[in-house]
This record gives sequence, C-alpha cells and structure tokens, in this order.
Amino acid sequence: MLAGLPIFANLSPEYLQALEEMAQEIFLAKGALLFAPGDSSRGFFVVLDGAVRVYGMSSQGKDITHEIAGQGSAFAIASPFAGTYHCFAEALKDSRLYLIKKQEFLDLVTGDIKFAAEWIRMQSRMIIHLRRRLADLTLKPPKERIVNYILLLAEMQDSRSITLPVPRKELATFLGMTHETFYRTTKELSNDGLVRFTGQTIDILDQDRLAEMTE
Amino acid sequence: MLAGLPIFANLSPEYLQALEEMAQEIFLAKGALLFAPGDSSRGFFVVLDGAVRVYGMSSQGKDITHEIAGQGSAFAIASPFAGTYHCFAEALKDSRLYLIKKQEFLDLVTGDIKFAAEWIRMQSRMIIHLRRRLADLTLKPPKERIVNYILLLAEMQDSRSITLPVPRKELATFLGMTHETFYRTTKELSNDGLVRFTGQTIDILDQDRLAEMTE
DNA sequence: AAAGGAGTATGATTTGAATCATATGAAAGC
DNA sequence: GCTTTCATATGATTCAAATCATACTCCTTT
Repeated sequence: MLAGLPIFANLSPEYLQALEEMAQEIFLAKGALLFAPGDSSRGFFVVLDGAVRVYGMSSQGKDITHEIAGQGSAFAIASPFAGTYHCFAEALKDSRLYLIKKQEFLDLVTGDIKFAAEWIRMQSRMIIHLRRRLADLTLKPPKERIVNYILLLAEMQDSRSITLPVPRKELATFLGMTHETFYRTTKELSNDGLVRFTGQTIDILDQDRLAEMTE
Repeated sequence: MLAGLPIFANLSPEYLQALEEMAQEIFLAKGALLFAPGDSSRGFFVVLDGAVRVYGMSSQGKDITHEIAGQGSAFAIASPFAGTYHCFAEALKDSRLYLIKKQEFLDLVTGDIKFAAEWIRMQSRMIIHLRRRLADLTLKPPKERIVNYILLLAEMQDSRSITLPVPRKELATFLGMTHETFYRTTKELSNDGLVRFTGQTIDILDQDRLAEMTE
C-alpha cells in the first residue's frame, strides 16, 4: 500500500513493510475533524483514499492551509516527536487513511540507522521546502504564487493537463489569498490564453510565457 | 565552544566533541556574503561571535530574513543533505564562525543512531516552528507579529529587558514588513506604555497587556 | 569642527488585495 | 424533479500597509 508514495520514494521495501505493519486503517467522513492543536499525537498519517486539509488558524478566524494531502501524501509526520499536533486536520472528502502509530514508529526510527538517515534526508527536504514557501507567500504577489503553483503541479504530475484532488476553491487559502482574488486572477490568466480551467482540471496552454512570469 | 548552545542542548558531550573536531574556524567581515543560492554546500555554520543574516529574495528585490543568527546560533543546517545552499547569508557585523564540514558531518549523522535520533528531534522542532512562523506571517497583522516576537525573545532570554543582537531595523524584514511600518508600530506600543525602546534594548513594561494582544 | 552615514522617525499618497454584496451554474440530497 | 447547497464568478467599496519623501539624531571618520 505504501510502495510508490513520493514521500517514501527513497525507502527500501523492508522499511515499507515495517511501516505497514504498524499502520492502523482509519475512515473519516467528509467534514470530520481528525485532530486539533494540542491533541496528543497518535502518530502520523498517510492518505490511502480521499483528501485531508491540514491548516492553521488565527485568532480572527482566518486560516492558512498548510497542506492538502491527497491520495498518497503523508501528513503530521513531525508530530510523533513533538508529542502533540499543532494544526487542524479535516477531511475534505470521505477518506481512508493509515495511522502510523507513534510509539512503534519512534522505536523504528530511533533503532535503525539506515531508516533514521533516510528520515533526516526527508526532513531536510521538507525544511527547505517550507523556507521557500515562506518566502513565496511573503514576497510574491498572488498572480505569481498561482503561476508558481500551477507549474509546480505540472512538474510533479509531469503533464500539461493537471487534475486537482479538490475543488479550486481550496487552493486559495493554500496560496495565502481569498477565493475572490484567486478566481479573479485565474480568470485573468485564462483570458490571456495561458491556461484553461475546466472543473477540477487545469490545462497549460503556454508554458513558456507562464515560466517567464516567475523568472 | 559548542557546549551550552541551545540548538545542541540535547546532545551529549561526546557528540559536541565530535562536532568540534570537524569544525573549521571562519572569519567574516561586516557586509561579506557567506553564500548565495546555488552554491554547493560546504557544511553548516555556528556563530561563535558576531551576527549573520540568512535571507531569501524575490525577483523584485524584496527580501525576507529567515534567521538572524546571533552568537550561539546555527544556520544552514539542512544544507549538507540538500547539497547546495538555498538562501543568501551575509555578515551583519565582523563575525567568527565554525563551519561544520559537510562530509564529516554526514558521516557522523548517518553512522551513529543516537546522534541521528537527536538530529531528527531537532529537525522536527524546526519544522513545527517553520509552520507556525508561516501561519503568523500570513495571518497576523504587523502589530501582533511584533508583540509575539518581543514576548518570544523575553521568554528565551528569561528577562523583561531584552538586548537585541542587531539594530532594530533588521527586525522588520524578519517580521515580514517594511522598516517604516515597524518603527510606526513600535512607537504605538511605546506610546501605549507597553514597552520602552532604548537603542538595541527593549524593556517590557506591561507583559500582561502584551500577552492579551496575542491571545 | 565639519562631513558623512547609519539608524530612527513621521508625514503624505498610492495601491493591491480584503471585504462586502450578489449572481449564476452545477451537483447533490430528498 | 425540485430544492438546497456548494462552487464559480464579478462588481463596488474599503482599508491597511507599501511606497515615496523628508528630517532628525547619533556616531564615526576626517
């Protein structure tokens, strides 16, 4: 089940096997809250089916989406070490997850040097990615953030035609803007003949010009 | 030299010893650029004396400070795994650093399970911290970000009177705002009798009311 | 003593994106 | 098949913070 997931790409089969053995299957109905800040960690999660939104919230009720974890993504992977969860996680659809249980996972990672080394590499990538995202959200205007994101998706899916795991609306808070701004800006891109939006599909019409916009 | 640094707080003396042995002393003049995005990693750094600013830059020349690494801070710690640096680093003062050399460090971390486990814990804390910072910069207004930061410093230094390692000006881009906004807002706080600024010193006059402002 | 520069400070103006308000289309539930 | 809800869409208005402009105060340097 875990084989082929990007996050575990560099993990050898024996470890996938070990992780699988400590996994517990969990079902979540659409809209269900999986955890909230302060809840003590039961472990981290892998999405087998469906989609989960991981997000933080400010005092004024505004929210930022940290991750939209679709099929094959893991989330809350730092929580076993922290002891508690620090965000909200909520199912965007009916979902099926693996819970990789905290203690078993900690035993594995602190007991096996090869596994630990892989985990460190993965965390390093994550840290660099977070730094980059931080800079983007703080410095770049909405339009560039959207273009960035589309190009990133295209690269990851290796295709000009991208299928979103969730309605477009959900992307707005991930990209740090309101849905109004998101719709307006995507409309612009579409008017300029750069992309086409059809339901939850994005077609890239002019990759070169898009790439220019982000340097 | 490395003993007592917060980042290595949980590391036992033998590892500090090992790190120290793979360290190379480096001197930087004020204003000198230590590395830029794309440079291949020589390792990570520890500030023995002085201050280094780690920052990212957008195409339009705007910048965000990721870290102001003062005495005792480490930075670029994920770079040995990434292979290259992903930010700029520049000395804010004449500085003395340790370079913890890449290959030696990688050998240690991938060869010793106890060290690896500690490193994973440290990275986990860093990931959670970055998430939190991301949410704060995206969701909270400038005033709250400043108050947050002052309270954080006070907690870290365990004192009502905080000494900054750098001029106040430098804090603005760390908190994701212009220096004009920073000065204006701090003036407000000072007019309201919450804090007092004297050169590079901040005195907290009313901790309770400050704490209220951030919930 | 004068000159330059960095840090601190404030006023005036602009602007980009949030907010508020509504409307249409599409899909899901009854 | 009808109603309700959710996603998409767009106009009007507001507002907070960036930008632009200027000045003052220390400190160094000469």
